[in-house]
Amino acid sequence: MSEITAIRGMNDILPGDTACWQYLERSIAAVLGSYGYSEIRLPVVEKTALFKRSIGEVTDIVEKEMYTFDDRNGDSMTLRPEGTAGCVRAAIQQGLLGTPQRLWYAGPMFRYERPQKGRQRQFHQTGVESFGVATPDMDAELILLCATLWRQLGLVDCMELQLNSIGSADARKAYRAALVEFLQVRVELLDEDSQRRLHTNPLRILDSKNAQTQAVLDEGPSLEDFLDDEAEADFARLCELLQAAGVNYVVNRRLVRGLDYYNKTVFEWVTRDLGAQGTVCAGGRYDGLVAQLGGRATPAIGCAMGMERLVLLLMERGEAPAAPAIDAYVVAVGSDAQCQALRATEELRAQKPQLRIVQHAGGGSFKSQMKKADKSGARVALIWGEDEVAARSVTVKSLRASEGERAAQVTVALRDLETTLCAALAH
RNA sequence: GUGGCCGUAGCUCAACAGGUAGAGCACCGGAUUGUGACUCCGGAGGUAGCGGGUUCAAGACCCGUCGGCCACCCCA
Repeated sequence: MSEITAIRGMNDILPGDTACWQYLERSIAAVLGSYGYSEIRLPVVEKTALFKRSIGEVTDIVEKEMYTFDDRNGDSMTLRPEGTAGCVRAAIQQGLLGTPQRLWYAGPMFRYERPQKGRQRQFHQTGVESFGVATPDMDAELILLCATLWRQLGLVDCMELQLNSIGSADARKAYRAALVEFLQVRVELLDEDSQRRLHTNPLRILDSKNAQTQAVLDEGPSLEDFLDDEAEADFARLCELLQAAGVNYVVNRRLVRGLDYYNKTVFEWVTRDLGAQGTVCAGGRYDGLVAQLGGRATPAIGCAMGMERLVLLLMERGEAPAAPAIDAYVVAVGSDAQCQALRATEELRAQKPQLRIVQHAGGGSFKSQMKKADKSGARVALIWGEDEVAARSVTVKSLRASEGERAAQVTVALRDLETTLCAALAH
């Protein structure tokens, strides 16, 4: 019988890695909290129409990357490929948009892509969305919040902030027309993928990795020249605010977004330390989306960070915390010893809940239990044997003593267990 | 969807002009009756991803298939 394995691109996150994940999640939640953002929890499955309407029908995500299926009722459902659509849907449906909202969410997203480094089919994003504020101080806040997070995680010096404004929908439409017109007479100079994109999503040609295509674009129209006055002024103000806050950035006039709903400010935090998938966090303004999904027109801006990519970065740069060590391992040989040890350990956990205490299970000789104690990585072994049971005492043995103080071991009365253990751990 | 590399014990990997597989780590047991790590001794564990083909003989060669990694693409 063949082994049942996980679905391709949907990975297990193993015990050795969860400490890093928890550290990352805690850090993010703390920073977001300090900026006054509230968590919102959203379904993993939404109606397919939500994503078609928000992300855009002709995007790669909607065309070939969504996990879409009919439920038992025959309605089309989709595992969320990103979080903004669901968050906007909830904000509208639950009537949250009467006042400005600062929200965040976290969880798995699903896209049917070919897995590679920093890219899987089930991946995790933490998203931040702000509703109801149209001015660029909000854009600055969002970016600043990210910068603070990178600083706390020790990742500032490997992150670069790329910034652009893609203007209003009208400006973009005009630019798009100009770009297509320019490129159409130079089709044969473009790489194959860009030729295809000329008909599907011409703006994406801007971030082609092909050198010759980039050379052709150098001669073409610039998005900057098509920006409406408001977008231009907002962008200038955003730059000003970022400078005032001491955030470094690079203006990249060819930075665009893969999803249709963005306008004005777009940004990406990228790193060179992750191989091809260097975008760690990306976002932008989407002032039209709420109305597009049936809500009252509400300006909004948001971004999402790729958790797997951040975890990879933390690990590669040695910023990932080690898994917490076991403090004490309880060795108990014999039936009576086990009873006494169990009781004392429970009491100890109640007194010192922050300690990580493993009670040996599975029987075995004294020697084998000691081996397990050592392998567990515990700093101290708490030993109950016949002698201890008879004397109502316990042996506290330090397992990580340095050469000079090895064999450090004391047998004390049960009532002194807590203080003796704490003293041993303080070493 | 396209391309490159890869698929041998739980893990990391060997070997050999094609002749029925090996190391290190991990695991289990022992080296004085209640003391781990270091050392020594012993043990268990693989129908070589799967399916075909070539051959007297294939883990090694060929084809297919599945899976992994990386890149393209896409994107967080």
